[in-house]
Amino acid sequence: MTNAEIIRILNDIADLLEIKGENVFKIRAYHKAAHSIELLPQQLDQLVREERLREVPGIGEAIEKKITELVTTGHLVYYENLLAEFPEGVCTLMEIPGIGPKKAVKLCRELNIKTVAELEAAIKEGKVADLERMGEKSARNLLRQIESLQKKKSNQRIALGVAKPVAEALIDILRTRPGVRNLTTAGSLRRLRDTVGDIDIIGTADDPESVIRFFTAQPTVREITACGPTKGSVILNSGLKVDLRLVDHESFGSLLQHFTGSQNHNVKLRERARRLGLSLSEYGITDSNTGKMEKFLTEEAFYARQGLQYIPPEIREGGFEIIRAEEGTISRLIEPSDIRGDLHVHTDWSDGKASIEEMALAAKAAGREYIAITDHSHARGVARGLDADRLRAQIAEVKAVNKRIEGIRIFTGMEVDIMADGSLDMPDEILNELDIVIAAVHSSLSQEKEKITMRLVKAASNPAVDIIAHPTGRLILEREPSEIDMEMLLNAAAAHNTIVEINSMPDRLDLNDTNVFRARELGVMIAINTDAHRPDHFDVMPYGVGVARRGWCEAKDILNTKTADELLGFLSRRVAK
DNA sequence: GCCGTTTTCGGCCCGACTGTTTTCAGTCG
Repeated sequence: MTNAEIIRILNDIADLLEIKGENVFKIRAYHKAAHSIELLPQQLDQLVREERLREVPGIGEAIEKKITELVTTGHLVYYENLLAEFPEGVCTLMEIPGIGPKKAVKLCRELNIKTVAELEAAIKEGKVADLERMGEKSARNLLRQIESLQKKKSNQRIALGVAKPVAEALIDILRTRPGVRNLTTAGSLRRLRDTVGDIDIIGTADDPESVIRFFTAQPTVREITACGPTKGSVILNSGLKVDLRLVDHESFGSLLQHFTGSQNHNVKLRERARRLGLSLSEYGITDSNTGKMEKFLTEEAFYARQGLQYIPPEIREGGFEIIRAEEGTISRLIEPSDIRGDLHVHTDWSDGKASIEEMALAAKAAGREYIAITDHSHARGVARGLDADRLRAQIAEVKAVNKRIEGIRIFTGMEVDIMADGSLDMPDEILNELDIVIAAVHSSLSQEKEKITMRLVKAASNPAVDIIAHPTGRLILEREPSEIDMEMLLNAAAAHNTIVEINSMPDRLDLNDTNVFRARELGVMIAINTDAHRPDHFDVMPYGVGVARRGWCEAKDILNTKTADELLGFLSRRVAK
């Protein structure tokens, strides 16, 4: 049983308990436990075997027993009994925005509705509007939600790389209003999660209400879902959901903190503050004894008032960041400006769109001190992959370009295919002529777990290979990651001093944050590469750096923060060992 | 159901907006 399945069951249990009208704190305990597991780099079955479940925050005696039962028997009697208590469709109804546990159970009990289709019919017959504390407007809203749910999964997340430019364009428009300041993104967008549920924009204004009205009146707005004096929520024509929240200028620090989240980070922060006699909100910090509120212009001051070190947004996920901030032991995380080189670059020798020289000059303009040219190997037929002869010709060309241009150093390299049996698509002796060798899987991505894991482990154990690129092969929201035993791959990488890649392309971001965290724990060196196929692709580097920051990486954990000479020294020592 | 440098019992984050109500429940983040 996977972590994801157990997370789903724990959240289901929470929903069912909520429908049942159980103690809200019991419900939250299940959600909390599920969230803790989301942050967990290890598999639960391993923790069960080692009897270490109780070390996970939020897992106590009862939930430990339930997880153990799930892992060892594959099912959970408590959960099955709970499910049997309610008509099947209740949980489905709760997936409709605007329907929580109370309405779901009301619809079920009073109108015998079990499916979305039955709900739709009941609304059209006017039965729903007649229910207590419901009305025409509520019923119409539900119908709209159902329609948009059927058109497209409206609760679907969107890729960070899609959301970011949209948010920035909106901010530019809002900035033209008089009396508006401090506009910025917040939420998961600011925390640089690989996908975001919606776009959060916050700021301060002399007259927030007029700016909110201006925002909701934009021509790109399809639908207004909420509009009050400090907050507006809309759905754009493109289907993206956007929230705008504005307060007065003096409260900006606490507002930014509040809306950056995460939800779980804020809950933990507020629980701690409460123990100190403080109450936190987006408006400031209130002393519980005096009732006096203090406002904060910056997040730094907001955290400092609670005796905490500043916590970078990327690690505010409600894990142990608050404890570490208490101790003052959060190190300086890597920043985009620490990156010196890029070790994964394609050219028109394979499926890239520009020449070696054009790519090198673009990299230089982007501030890189060196790049490695790593075109595909022969097996990537569609990508015009290089055979041994063309690779040798390319090596000569790289050397020629190196002489011709100044201010950037070009390394020879290749992104060699890992074949279905784990062998490489190029003899080792030819690969050994290169400065840097990346190995990657591009075919048979859906092999079963053991097979694809062994394939990658074999490649990572090959002394000819320096870097394993985009290890899981996922394409965000398009292709699921391969079923790799990441723990095993990372252990192999650690044993052979092989480097793992964070691929910065916003549709890959592979490794992801939790895997990066685990790699760093195991002492595996990490490279952040763009996988550039065009000159403008060098701009995606900050996305990869964001993933590294979410994995708590410092500059020293990242290979390409080294100078070119340090890099070569590191690689030669790596092979010698 | 979890948890503790106030506590092993008695707490558990905080506020906005909507739609239905004449003071608030429900939902959301």
